[in-house]
Amino acid sequence: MKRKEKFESETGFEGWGDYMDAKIAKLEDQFRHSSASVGEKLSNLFAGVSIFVNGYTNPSADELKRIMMLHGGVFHHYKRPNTTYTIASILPDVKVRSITSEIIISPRWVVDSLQEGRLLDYSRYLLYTQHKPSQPKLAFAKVVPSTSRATDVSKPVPKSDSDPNDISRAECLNVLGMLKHFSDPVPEEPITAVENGKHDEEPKENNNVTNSSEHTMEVDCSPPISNPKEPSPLCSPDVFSEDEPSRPAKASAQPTVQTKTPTKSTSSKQSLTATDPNFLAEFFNNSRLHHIATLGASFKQYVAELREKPTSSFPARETLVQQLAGGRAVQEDSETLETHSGSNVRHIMHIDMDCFFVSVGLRKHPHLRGLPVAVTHSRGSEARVPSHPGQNRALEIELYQKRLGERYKAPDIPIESRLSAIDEHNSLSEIASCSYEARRCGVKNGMFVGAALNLCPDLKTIPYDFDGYREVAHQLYDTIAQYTLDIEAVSCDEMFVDLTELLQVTGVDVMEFVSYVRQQITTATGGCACSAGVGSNRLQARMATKKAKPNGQFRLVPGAVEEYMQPIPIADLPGVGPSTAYRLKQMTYVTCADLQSIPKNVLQTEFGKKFGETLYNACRGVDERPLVYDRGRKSVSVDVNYGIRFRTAQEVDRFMRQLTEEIHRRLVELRQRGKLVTVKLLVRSPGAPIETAKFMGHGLCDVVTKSQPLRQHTDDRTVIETAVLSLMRVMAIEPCELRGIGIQISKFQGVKQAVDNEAGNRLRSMFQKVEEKRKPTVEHNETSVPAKVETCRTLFKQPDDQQPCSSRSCIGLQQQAVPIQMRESYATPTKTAASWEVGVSPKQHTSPAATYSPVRKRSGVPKPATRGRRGRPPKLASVGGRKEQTARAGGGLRKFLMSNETKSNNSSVPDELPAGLDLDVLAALPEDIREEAIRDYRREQQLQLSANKLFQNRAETTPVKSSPQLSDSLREWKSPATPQATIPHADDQKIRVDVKFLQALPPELRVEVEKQIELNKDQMVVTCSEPEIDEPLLVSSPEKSPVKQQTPKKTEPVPAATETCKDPNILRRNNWRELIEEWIDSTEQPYEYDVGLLATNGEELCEDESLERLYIAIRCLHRLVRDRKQACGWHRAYESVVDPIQKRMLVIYGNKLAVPSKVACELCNRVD
DNA sequence: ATCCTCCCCTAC
DNA sequence: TAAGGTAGGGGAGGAT
Ligand SMILES: Nc1ccn([C@H]2C[C@H](O)[C@@H](COP(=O)(O)OP(=O)(O)OP(=O)(O)O)O2)c(=O)n1
Ligand SMILES: [Mg+2]
Ligand SMILES: [Mg+2]
Repeated sequence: MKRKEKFESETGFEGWGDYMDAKIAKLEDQFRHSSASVGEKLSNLFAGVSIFVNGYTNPSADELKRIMMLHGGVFHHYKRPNTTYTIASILPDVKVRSITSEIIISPRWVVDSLQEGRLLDYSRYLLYTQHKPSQPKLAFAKVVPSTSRATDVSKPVPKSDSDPNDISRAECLNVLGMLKHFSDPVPEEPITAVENGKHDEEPKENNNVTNSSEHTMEVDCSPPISNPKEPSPLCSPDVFSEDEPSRPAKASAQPTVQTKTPTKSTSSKQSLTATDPNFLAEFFNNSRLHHIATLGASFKQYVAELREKPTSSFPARETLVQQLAGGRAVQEDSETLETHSGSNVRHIMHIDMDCFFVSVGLRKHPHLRGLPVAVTHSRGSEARVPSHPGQNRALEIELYQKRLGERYKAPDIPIESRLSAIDEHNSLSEIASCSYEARRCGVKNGMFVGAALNLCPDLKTIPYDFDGYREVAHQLYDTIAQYTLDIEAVSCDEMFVDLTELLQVTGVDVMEFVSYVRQQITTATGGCACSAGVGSNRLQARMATKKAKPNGQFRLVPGAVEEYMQPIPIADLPGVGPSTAYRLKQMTYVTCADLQSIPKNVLQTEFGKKFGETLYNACRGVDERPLVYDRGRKSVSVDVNYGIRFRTAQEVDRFMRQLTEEIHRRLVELRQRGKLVTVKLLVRSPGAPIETAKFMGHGLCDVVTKSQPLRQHTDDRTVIETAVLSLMRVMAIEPCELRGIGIQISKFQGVKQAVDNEAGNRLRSMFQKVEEKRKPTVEHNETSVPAKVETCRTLFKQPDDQQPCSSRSCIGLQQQAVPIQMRESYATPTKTAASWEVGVSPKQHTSPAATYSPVRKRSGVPKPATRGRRGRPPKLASVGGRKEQTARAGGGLRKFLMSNETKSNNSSVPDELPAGLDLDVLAALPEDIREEAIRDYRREQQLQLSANKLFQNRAETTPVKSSPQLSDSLREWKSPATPQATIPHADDQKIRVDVKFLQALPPELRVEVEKQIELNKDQMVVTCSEPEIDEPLLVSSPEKSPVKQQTPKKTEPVPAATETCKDPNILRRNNWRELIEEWIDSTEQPYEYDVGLLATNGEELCEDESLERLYIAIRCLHRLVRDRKQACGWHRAYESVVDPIQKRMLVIYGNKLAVPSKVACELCNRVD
């Protein structure tokens, strides 16, 4: 069914895995767009058919919904008894077991039927065969209520560990998640204390929902009596629309209610790693973080849509007034007076579900109420899990600790006690949410099951219920939305609500409303408790909620705020995470009172202008930020940092395409176009175990990001894909070292970036002062260069814990025994990293593009500042950088001109040195080392992409045409890593375009070229120069190409200075040197057009009087070309470049540049 | 002063 | 075994 029909265009897009053909995607787009405008129907194809989409699918639920709507079908937001088909990619096998009547089919059925124009037999699309005996095992017991091993660690475990020094870090740094749950700087208040204090300042709580017990609404049955459902404005056209008046929702009501365990695939075995075609779908279906992120985003959108509706009346308010304000229609008491008196004091409510996942889960596991419960993938309460081979938890933890210590300059950060689960049989599955009973033992959200069981051996686990979360969240939002739409969605279980208008209009008392609405929520959700806080700004509201939990409410009265804040631990402030808390703690600041005593400018000096001010305000309960009801999106991204295990570049490539497809889908769904593509990779840290402690996790990683600006905003999948693939090529990470991959698209059309308004945002000088104090080893004085070199050398040979070093390299350094090999293990086999690191001055990192290389200069550089400060880790700025030097040298133009017999190339011409080398450092080095350093540096400068820039440039001036001339150039101009030969093809009448070439093109240009080729496909054909494939490929199906992203390169490519690709004159770009180097390295023989282009660019510099740059560039060119012995084509090219430039020089200045007019080469002469 | 890139931090 | 996503705020430091 991959015949393309009805919709013209491309050919040969083959699907891979379960993924949709690109062609079909396009088709989808059309529907999407056409439907966007009106709800008109295109056909009745799906008349009588209703579908429910379960979990992640491709096409997405949203797309399927549109298709159904446009073609006469019905989309069910929740599964109903009369739902015709359930659509899923991955099937929870619990379902298979429990549902007999349900027909579960692949989303492809919809797409294919649409294509065929008729309803296809669904039997071929069944995700499972009902009667297959082998199928889904009923094996595991449902909830595993069971037998906890109460025996072993018997301790009830009193409160959490109280290692005040614990700190934690998120992300990849957080190897075992150990420090994720850093302890509070101040002992937590016993939860029990909260219970009756809940309504402290709100004695008049006449609310129905008392805070006293969580069991209050545990009546998990009996459908909501006064279900607030169906508020008028609630039917959104889009995501949530769907009538759906009745909500079964009762676990008891649906006997078969699947425990909806999003686990395990069905038809086939599980997808363990990203190489599995079904991995992405399966991963997303099981990823709680994916679900909450996605859900959160959709509720933000939901609110925005509700607000956009013209008709926003709130009939429910009348009932509210009747029930609450019955006695006092007119409010006169002082409380409400402040509301009425037009003072600008607002009533902000923050409301958040209590242990959300648990509350939802308990609806189906009512017997566990009142017990310590956690939601996790880990089945069974047994602590022991099989230990997979190769993991080394102790090592991972040790490395992690080391890194933390380096980052925070605190060698002795203790291991978090709670993390003690070093035992390789302790489960590292994360707890998404735990009940308050469990929290009493010290268990926290995000903690590992193993660690939690240590704290709370009786902990019961229940599985995820992602459908339930969506459902309950929906009920939460709908309930609130009955009363006001002044809602800022925070996440699926949480929002801010500005009650000011509501209270004003209804005259209802704040806290009465809060209890009323909380009760409604609890009822509507079938017994899920929530807590709410009220204050005059969002911060206060949040703090009040914290106080109110669980199942309570609290109001922070304006007058008492500052005082109220004082005993609050700083770490409890929103925006203060583990890193900030740790740093403050190191400064002896723990409570808000402590913080209140610090002058604002001190905080700003230490934490940055903005964040310093935020802290200053926050500890006083001050928060100026208004609620934002609809903040537009600024970026989209897709990340997978789990299950990433590749062996070959092809596998990587393939996965990247899947990710690209996914992000493209999301981008289109947003109806946005982006201008910046960023790829983020997690790379196994040197020394970290290959097998991570967490099964299929990412372990200790280094992060590499690189972005590619596009020339214009795009939502074109091929453009994105090309950018992504080229970024991958540039980063050139060994496939087997990858542990995580992410793609982000940003710089949306019409979205302006935030701009620093005030000057003086930079506090650099202050920081530098601080930092200088902190690192006595580092010299900032040029005169100390030799000493510096010595220091570096010593550092490398004999690592010293005292030595500052960058976190990235530290591990490498510590692995003293095998430092070089370790580091070379990436992509720099021959590199003598040592000499580099020895010889290079820190300040060298001129290239902002210098992104990642474990061996890179950045690595060996003594590390400057303490990490933990936000922002990029400061580089060491050695005084008198290259920039100044060249600037100085450029003082007099005359010096570049031909005197009479100049042209001595031999003198140590500083100008020939690559930018970024510290001349003084080099000068201080022995000759051989210097050579080596320069060579290494140059090698790093070899940029895969850069040569493309030459083309990009051309595209601006010369639209691509399918002329023979062009094709010649295409053939000639090889992508860097491409082997020489072009494979001959049967169809040799046609002009051949190597796929590799296409891939190397900048995205927009590539698309242009492809279009042209497509238009002229009679004369042109795309070929692939890879040995294993020699059949012609159709132009429009680059995806089909099995071409590797690149042959493993010897040299370590330096990330392109892709950021500077605007100037059409490449010589004016910052990365001109890289461009030229790459260009020269990329091929045996330059393309004439490029030569001419360069000459023209050079002439332009003449006219601009940019003689300094021109001079350096030509010397550089000469050197590079000269080094390409035998490559006489290049030698001649040099002449072709220099000659016209010199002519122009004579015309303009009456003199020539002091550069060689040709390359001395015997071979050239002979050939001549 | 402003932009850009890469990075860090936080939240759910 | 395990499912470590996603978006936004913001800082450092280089280029212009
Ligand atoms: N590390 C985390 C934190 C949260 N969540 C999910 C599960 C939570 O139930 C939900 C909401 O997060 P909250 O911070 O609101 O935490 P809870 O609702 O679980 O508890 P609380 O009562 O403190 O709000 O997000 C998660 O998966 N992993
Ligand atoms: Mg919550
Ligand atoms: Mg929450």
